[in-house]
Amino acid sequence: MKKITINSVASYAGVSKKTVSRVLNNEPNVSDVTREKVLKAFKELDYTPNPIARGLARNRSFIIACLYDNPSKSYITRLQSGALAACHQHGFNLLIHPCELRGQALLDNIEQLLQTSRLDGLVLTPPFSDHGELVAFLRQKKVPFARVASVKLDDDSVSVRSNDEQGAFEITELLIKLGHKDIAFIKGHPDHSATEQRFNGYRRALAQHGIEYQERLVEEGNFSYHSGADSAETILHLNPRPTAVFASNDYMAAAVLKAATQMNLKVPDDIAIAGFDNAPIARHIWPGLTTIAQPVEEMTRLAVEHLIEQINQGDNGDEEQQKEPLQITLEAKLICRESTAAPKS
Amino acid sequence: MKKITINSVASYAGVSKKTVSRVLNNEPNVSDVTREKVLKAFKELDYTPNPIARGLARNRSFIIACLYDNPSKSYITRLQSGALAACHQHGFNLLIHPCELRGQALLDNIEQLLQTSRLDGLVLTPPFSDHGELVAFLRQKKVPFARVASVKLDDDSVSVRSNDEQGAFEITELLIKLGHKDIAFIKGHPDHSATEQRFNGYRRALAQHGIEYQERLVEEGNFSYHSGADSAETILHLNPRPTAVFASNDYMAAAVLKAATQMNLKVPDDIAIAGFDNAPIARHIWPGLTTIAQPVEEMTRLAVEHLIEQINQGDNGDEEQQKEPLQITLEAKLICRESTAAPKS
DNA sequence: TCCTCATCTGACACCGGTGTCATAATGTTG
DNA sequence: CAACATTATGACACCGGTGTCAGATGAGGA
Repeated sequence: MKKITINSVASYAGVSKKTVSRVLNNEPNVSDVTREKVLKAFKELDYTPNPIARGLARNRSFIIACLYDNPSKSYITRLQSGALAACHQHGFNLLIHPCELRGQALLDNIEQLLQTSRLDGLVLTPPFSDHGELVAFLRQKKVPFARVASVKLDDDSVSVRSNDEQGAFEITELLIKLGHKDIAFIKGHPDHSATEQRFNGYRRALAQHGIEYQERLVEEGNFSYHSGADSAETILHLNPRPTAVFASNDYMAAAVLKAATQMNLKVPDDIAIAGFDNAPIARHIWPGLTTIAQPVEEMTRLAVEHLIEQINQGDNGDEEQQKEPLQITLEAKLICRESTAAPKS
Repeated sequence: MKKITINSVASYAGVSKKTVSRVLNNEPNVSDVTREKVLKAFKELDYTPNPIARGLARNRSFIIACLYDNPSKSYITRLQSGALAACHQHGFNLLIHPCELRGQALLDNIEQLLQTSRLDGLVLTPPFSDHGELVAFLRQKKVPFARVASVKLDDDSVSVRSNDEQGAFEITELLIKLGHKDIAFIKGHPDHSATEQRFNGYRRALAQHGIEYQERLVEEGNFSYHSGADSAETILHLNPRPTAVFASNDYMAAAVLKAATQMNLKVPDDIAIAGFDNAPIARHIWPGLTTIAQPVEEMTRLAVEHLIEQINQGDNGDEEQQKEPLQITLEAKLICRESTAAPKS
């Protein structure tokens, strides 16, 4: 079995390899008969262009990387699956780049990644989506990038998010409408912009329903199960104990649930619990967690889609055909399960 | 900022680009002074070779792909993280390729992957590790590959596994020693070779302790939470009800736990539950699951390590310097949590 | 001293595509 | 029908490295 190159195709079709290249890239100025001949040759020889050679000639790698640092495995795989979908559709490959670094070390690490992989672009996911230095660095290096779940909108890069503030508002409002007044809140990791968003939604719901905000009911977490367990320890021993807990993600909520169960508190009767993200664990535990579902795959897919568009257009020397700042916001959806109910009293 | 190519380095160091190339690749026949000059140029110009050009010239992509189809997100991320570690260390990039296809469609899909990505090699993870047709296909195409958690050892490819049979044996034995005699078992997905292994371990433990195997206590699952819930439904309504359930993975075990709790059965007093894999959920639920921990990252890391070795040596025309079939088995470890105890009786 | 052999080095083709430009073929206009 | 614009095509250099091979250099032996 011989290797089929553009030269084989060219001689088989009786044209020059440049003409074959034209057909490959849908360039204009190819007559219909010639195009047909070439396409026929493609079919009959079962030709696939070599992406490496292509990449060399056009200084492209057809690779984009997805940068993340998230404790939730399910979130990561959902990100990946959305990104992959968009990549495959456009003939790109996806590189995954988990990264725990911060500060200068992060920039160095990314610089090295760019150097060695010759990426065409980068997808930033939380907490990197709103990492000011990183964004500035990439812009300066003129590396195309798109951001997932970012909040700040200070530039011309693409950003796809879901409405965390609104989601948090709705779930808090649900608790309020069930009759809860003392609703504890566990914050997420301070590096993630979602943390502030969710907190804002919580406070807006309280305010809107005339419930006073109580600082004593708010704990600092970091999205990890462990931090949820620590916060639960504090919250569940408050006196008076709140009748509901809203944790900024499902892992922390699950930790609260476990702690409550260990203390022989009945959920939701003794204490209602709500989470955020609709992670698998939310329905794997008993009682199932009331939570907010975000379209993570879709967010990432859209982000990558726009990233690729940006890459491809930057390719035509059309020099900075400035697109207006693009921010897309998708809907988050409230999912009610068994962990929430009216307070007992 | 100019682009630094091998030509820049060559003229800066006052040598030919071929000599620079020699230094890059640690080829022999470069005098020490020359080598020093070139290395100095590398430093001062901050040169990084272009992997794409390299790939074109050597017909290599420095990319390997990880093939998987697994319902457990945490398993997937662990696989990835082990694979990434090995890749980075050797200057390779990792492509992830989730794939749900089977039969001819699978082979077509892989063929296309090979065509379009020009991979250097493939890591097969369950359930593909023991997929006979796929393995044969890859061997025929002479695509280097390594297998993770495979059982069959019928060829010369590398395979890294952990001892599932032994793990299942130990956990079953634990239940037996606690006093359980009626121990239900939930099988995994039939495509995964681990399924049979774990079942074998279960039976061996029963046999070794003189407990009769009861077919009525065995349910077919497929590793998904949902299948665990279905099996639990059946098992928990058996009469007489078994005093323990050993599920082939933690998701199914979690489903049993949830079902038992909903039925107001106390775990572990009314029914003991054991899982397998030590997935995060095993410690996120209450009571925590007794389970078996496998070194998934390490397994994948080793597999990729050997794969890269194989790729690099196939590169020197040393033509099939046959290495003996290599199978590495790592230890699985029993982890006791609260979900197992002696039967109440 | 001359020849041989091993070591070092560079010229040049090549990997498989794409960009530039010149030229041939065709169409349009006055 | 001449003069020019437009479309179609191929020759050739180029992307940034590596492989081949021939030539230069220096050490060791006759």
